[in-house]
Amino acid sequence: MEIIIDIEADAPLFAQLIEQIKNAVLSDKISPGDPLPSIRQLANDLDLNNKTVAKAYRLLERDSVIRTKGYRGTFIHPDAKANSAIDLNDIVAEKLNKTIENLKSLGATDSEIRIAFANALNKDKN
Amino acid sequence: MEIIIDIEADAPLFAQLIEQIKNAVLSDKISPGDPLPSIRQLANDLDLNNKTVAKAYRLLERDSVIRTKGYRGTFIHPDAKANSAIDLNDIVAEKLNKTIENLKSLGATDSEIRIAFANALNKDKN
DNA sequence: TAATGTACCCCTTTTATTAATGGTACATAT
DNA sequence: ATATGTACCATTAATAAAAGGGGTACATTA
Repeated sequence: MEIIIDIEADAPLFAQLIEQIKNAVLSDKISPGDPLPSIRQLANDLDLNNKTVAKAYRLLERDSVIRTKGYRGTFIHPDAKANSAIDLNDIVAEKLNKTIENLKSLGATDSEIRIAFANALNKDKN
Repeated sequence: MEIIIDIEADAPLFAQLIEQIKNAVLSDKISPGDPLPSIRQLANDLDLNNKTVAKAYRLLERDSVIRTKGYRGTFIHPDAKANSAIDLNDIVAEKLNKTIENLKSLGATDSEIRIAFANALNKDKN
């Protein structure tokens, strides 16, 4: 599996990493059960910060594309192929589009929607 | 009708203005058909910028609390009392809360939700 | 001529968030 | 000892938006 990170690309580094690992799963370059490099190892190979790789791994784990087993390392999830085809961000975008369209039809301005959104997202953060 | 603007308050100036005019309507200090000061006049009295007052009037007009009649001035809307009790922002907040709760239950992070939201709101702005 | 609401233009300050980085530390188990 | 994922503390630069201000101009009509 080759991973190429383009520092000049528009997409954030962690997002490039996620995309490439998902693509590797989808094209059978890596299969369920295969081990992945450790966070520190991959960060070193790609000349990235540990945190950047850790963030990608954390999101891949959330989406059940990989499984982390503590000190034993990180492995491809049994359902990785199916889960790699699902992009949670697409679902989020679709639901937000519908809600926003609805609010605009009520006459709400962009500014009002933005402010209400910020409040809603931060409401349980005191 | 007395309007008191507190420059030190948390709420934006235009929002204070909107709130006080709505309250004046709800407490019958002003009634449907009554004339309001012109934008320039009120801005001068309260020592606010024309734009700040114009913004408040624009939103009050959208919510049918006032009616502007061009060069003839601005008046309280016939349905002002009922419409002053409705706060579009409450409706917006409620709908956004539900959508966000839904997205969080799917595992989406705050950051992902914010980014998708920004894209959704700006999508027809090219 | 004067006043009305309205619509543009550009500008400043403040605030918030993202993305990425750096450092330190922890329990775990080989 | 060493390596694993992870969790904190923090900072930086880039980007975006809100709020407000300043100016200029328009059609309308008393």
